[in-house]
Amino acid sequence: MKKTGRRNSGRPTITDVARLAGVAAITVSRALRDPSLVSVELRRQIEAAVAELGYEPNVNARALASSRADVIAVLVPSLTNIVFADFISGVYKALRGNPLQIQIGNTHYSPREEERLVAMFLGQRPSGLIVSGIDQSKATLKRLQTAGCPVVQVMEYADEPVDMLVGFSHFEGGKAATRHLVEAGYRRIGFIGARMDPRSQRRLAGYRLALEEAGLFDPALVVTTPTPSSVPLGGELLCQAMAKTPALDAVFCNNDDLALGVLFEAQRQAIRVPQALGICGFNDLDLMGVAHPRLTSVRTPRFETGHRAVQMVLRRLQGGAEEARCVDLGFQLQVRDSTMRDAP
Amino acid sequence: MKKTGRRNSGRPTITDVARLAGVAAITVSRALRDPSLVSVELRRQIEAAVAELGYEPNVNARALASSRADVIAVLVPSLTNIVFADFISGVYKALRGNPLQIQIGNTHYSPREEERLVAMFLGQRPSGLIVSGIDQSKATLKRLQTAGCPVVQVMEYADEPVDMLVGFSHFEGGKAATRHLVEAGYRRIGFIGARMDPRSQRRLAGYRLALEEAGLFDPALVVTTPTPSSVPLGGELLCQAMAKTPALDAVFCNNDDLALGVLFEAQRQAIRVPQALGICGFNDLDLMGVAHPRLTSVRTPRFETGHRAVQMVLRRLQGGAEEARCVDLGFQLQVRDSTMRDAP
DNA sequence: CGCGGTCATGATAGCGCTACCTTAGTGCAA
DNA sequence: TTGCACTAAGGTAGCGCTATCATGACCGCG
Repeated sequence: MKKTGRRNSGRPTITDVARLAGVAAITVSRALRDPSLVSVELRRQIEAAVAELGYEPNVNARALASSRADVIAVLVPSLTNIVFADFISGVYKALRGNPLQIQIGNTHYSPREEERLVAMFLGQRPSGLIVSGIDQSKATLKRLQTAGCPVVQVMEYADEPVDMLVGFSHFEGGKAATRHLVEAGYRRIGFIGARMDPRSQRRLAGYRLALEEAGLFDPALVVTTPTPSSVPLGGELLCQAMAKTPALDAVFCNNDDLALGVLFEAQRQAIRVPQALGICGFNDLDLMGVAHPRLTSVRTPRFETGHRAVQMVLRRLQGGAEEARCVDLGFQLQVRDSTMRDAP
Repeated sequence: MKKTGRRNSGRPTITDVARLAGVAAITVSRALRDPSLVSVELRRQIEAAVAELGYEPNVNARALASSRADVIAVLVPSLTNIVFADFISGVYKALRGNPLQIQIGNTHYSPREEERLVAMFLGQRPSGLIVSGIDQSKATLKRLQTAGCPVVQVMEYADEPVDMLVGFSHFEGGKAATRHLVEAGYRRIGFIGARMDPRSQRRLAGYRLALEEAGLFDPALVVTTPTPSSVPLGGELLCQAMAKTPALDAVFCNNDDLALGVLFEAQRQAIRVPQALGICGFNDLDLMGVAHPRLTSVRTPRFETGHRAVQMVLRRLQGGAEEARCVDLGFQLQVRDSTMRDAP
């Protein structure tokens, strides 16, 4: 008996449910969002009507009317990079059982794309926003500051986040890995890096500092490329590094893909690992612990970061006690065969 | 001078732009969605007003009014599985420069979760829906049939899709890999599989048929687990398989992670690959071509599948000529060192 | 010079939901 | 009994945008 609305979508609306249950639309709305606001009797009638009609709320109408979408927007620079996939797993885990949805945006490592996505996502008035890194453009930062929702920067550590932050220090990670190589007795320690996004740059800076402290730094030891990282690329970069520095006796790889490629290439050239070449990766994917030889790496809290970031958003939404705005989850150097030069 | 709307969000609306540009709201709407409908002069005024106010359209209001969201929903069972990450890369690539957004849903390999997500996404009236696989629940299939938007099932091949389909045959892939192992001279060929989702099951079926044809099938050769796949797991499953069948002389691995784990474990046990143990993976990640020894695998069109699926949706939306509803992108057996038993 | 046809623009009325305010009913102290 | 606080439910008016129809200007043509 509705107004034959020429435009209506054919799908049952909250009004249809209300009519069937013999209540007002607003009561249905309340029953769906917070059942405690509605008497048990009506609640049951409404639930029955919802089931009978197969009613599904229109999220767009809901978001428009309440100017609040039940969505947490998550911006990552890449989805093929397992680091961010693991991070997103943590996000999903923390959100399980929660009616909030996840909206993933892929910036492809482009600040401009990031700016566009932040503008677009904030236009949807999400319940929370999680962005990767701390190197947003000025325009993006301005938008984040006036986001009107909790904002978490992740996968880095810094003292002055836009709002909240959870991650670890890539600089310290790079430094720790490199110091370990120095202590293991290596002297011509190369750096192999791909893509060289801001996080890679900070790992490189940590590497550099550690080598300078030991009086071992030499620019010729650093081989980088803007190309995205991959296992084959690790082998290629090792060849380049050895061409530049034949005496190379160890490499700190920007990530585990490269480290694995380095290992394969070393095996191909019959270079003995760890005796003639030490290899250290970054992230500590689970394959590092079972490679042959087992590969040293820096374990990073990817999953935990996603999990914690969501928890921080949720706590803020629930108006709970303010916890620390900056959380450093740290990292852990996993020393394995590939850098145990003096092992039996 | 607006009605002091106590509820308005504070953000500029299309009405604000219209007032500043001295036109009606509907004209702004037209200028934004299809500039050719508006005279050059007004268009310029409107663009100026948009820029001055920093106007950003409200996607919820737009979706509500037009009952059509500018979104393509993509459902995958996992994001950490590189196969689906590559697939999504293809989706992004095909959508570059297009105003359509991507909405990713993660089913975690659960038909129930898939059902929930399909219902939710369709409630947003997306412009298209891409779902992984062909093993949806009855309820999900019903919803897909009445989706009201183009639907593409991906990563499998079948004759009767809900709407459109693009992928390849996992059964044929498994068969081809196994036949190759037989032809290479292996006789006790094991199957190692993790997770055992429907696609894995079909690869296993292909393996079984190939071995039966050769008179070599033996249930004791098959080792599977519901556990998610990983590199370490590959090594563990190899150990299990060798315990069950000491004479094992080759393994077809359900995917490349397992194959890599098998290789590492073989190296650890000093089992010579490919002479004493042949290894064949599935998917052909780029590391397979550089491992030492190089690993044989079945190359699958992951990126291409994502790309093509989006193209199919777009073509349908543009009302273009109907192309094939089922597209088989095939696969390619990449024979490498790890199965070249009789190589010099 | 008036007629139908095209084109650019505008006015109006929703899309489906919820914020906000009002109304009716209940219990209880004065 | 009156008055007041409190709860459950409903009425109304938007949220910001677009579908649809209406309007008026302009055009060519018999």
